[in-house]
Amino acid sequence: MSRVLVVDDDPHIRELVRAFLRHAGFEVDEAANGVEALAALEAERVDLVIVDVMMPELDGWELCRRLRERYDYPVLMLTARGEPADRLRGFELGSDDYLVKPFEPLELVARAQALLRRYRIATSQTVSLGTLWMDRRTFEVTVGGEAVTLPRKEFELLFKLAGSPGRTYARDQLIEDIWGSDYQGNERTLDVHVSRLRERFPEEQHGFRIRTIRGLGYRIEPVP
Amino acid sequence: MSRVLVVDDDPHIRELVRAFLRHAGFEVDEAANGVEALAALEAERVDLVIVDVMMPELDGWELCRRLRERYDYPVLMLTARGEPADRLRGFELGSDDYLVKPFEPLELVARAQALLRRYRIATSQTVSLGTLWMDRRTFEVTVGGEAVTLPRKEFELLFKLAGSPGRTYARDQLIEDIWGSDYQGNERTLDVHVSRLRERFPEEQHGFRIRTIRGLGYRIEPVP
DNA sequence: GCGCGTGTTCACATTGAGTTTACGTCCACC
DNA sequence: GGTGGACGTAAACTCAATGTGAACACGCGC
Repeated sequence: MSRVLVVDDDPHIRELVRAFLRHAGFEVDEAANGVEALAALEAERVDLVIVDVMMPELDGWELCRRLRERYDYPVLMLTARGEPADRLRGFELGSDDYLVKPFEPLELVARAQALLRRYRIATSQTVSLGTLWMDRRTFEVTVGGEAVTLPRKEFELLFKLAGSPGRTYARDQLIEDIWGSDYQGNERTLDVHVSRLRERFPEEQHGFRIRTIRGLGYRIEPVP
Repeated sequence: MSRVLVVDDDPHIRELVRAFLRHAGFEVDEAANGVEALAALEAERVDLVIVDVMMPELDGWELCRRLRERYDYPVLMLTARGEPADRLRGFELGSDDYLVKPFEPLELVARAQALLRRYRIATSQTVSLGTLWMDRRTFEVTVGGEAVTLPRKEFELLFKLAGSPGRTYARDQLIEDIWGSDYQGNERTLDVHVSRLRERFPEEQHGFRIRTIRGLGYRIEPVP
């Protein structure tokens, strides 16, 4: 899932943009000005930034410039001013695209997708825990720097658990998520996969372990 | 130096665009229609394609679609029609940007530069892995210093895999990227090409191997 | 036409991920 | 310390996914 930060001082525009982006499957963060935006970027991973030019505090140009100093996110500028000189300024400051208000929301979505496609972060999803690192998009897994290959079910199970260390997942929940809600098979199957994961990743070596919560399910925990 | 192919049936527009791009330091190729464009792309390395939508022979939409089947160049569409529906169509077909005539030449230059900046970050035209080296622009391949020639499909497949060693590509993904999203053929075809690549490059000799990830697809890995 | 290179399809063999089975172990509760 | 349900796991099983040799299809240069 791609995460977009929308920076605009007008709440109505933010709402409009948010609605369309969400509908298109993006996760959306918001900021009302440049200062908030920088704070949000400190706190959260983001794949794309959409910036309004006219803002109080710290305007879009300046924000764009500062973003470039520090990050490598693609930036889409959004503004009421459509003069060629303004457009050029945006590009010079390092923005990747430029859209003039009033804009067609679907065009904004399309441009956002095009940027992300180029940028190749469109669907990257990773988790890490202890020495474990997993990427759901590429099915890459490394433990302690070593690449390993996991069978699909084991991958899905471990990815699920490792995504929320400390959280207990009910057996039913895991089965539903990994095998689908219409699973008719044996109860023991889940145990077998857990067992194989434990065998594959002895807890002493990798900084995590899968714990059984009797009567409930499983959780993954870091182990010091 | 970046090379841009400008595809437009209007010589005046081509001249205008060429002048500005050259001034900005690009090398410029020209084509008057889609057919010429495809021929030019066969013959020459190109970094960016600027396409007019309205052209005789083979129009911009169709050209864009065909480009996407085969290459991974960024594409900037150029047209007199500015309706949102048209813009969206361009993006769906895989274009990366869209500019409406009449346009400000300097904005075209700026957008071209922005696309190339992203493109450079995101992609590379050559890959190497173990003793393998491949150049997508010229279709050159060498293993252990020896030049070899690969059939097109095998080249595309190997290039794709070798571009991200360790990453598992889903069968669907590979088929879509290499055969196009409307592939109707046999499932086994992909396997056959993988099989032929394995036969051609025995893993003991070349420092890489193609691994099957059952239920998912394939990945290429270095082998020590 | 003929040979050659490439891509596709087919038929059959092989494999290994996922599941089930069977039985052992653990833990809570009485 | 006995009992029953919940869980662990080695081993057997199963079948869809894959590997591959061979045949076929197509275009191209001679």
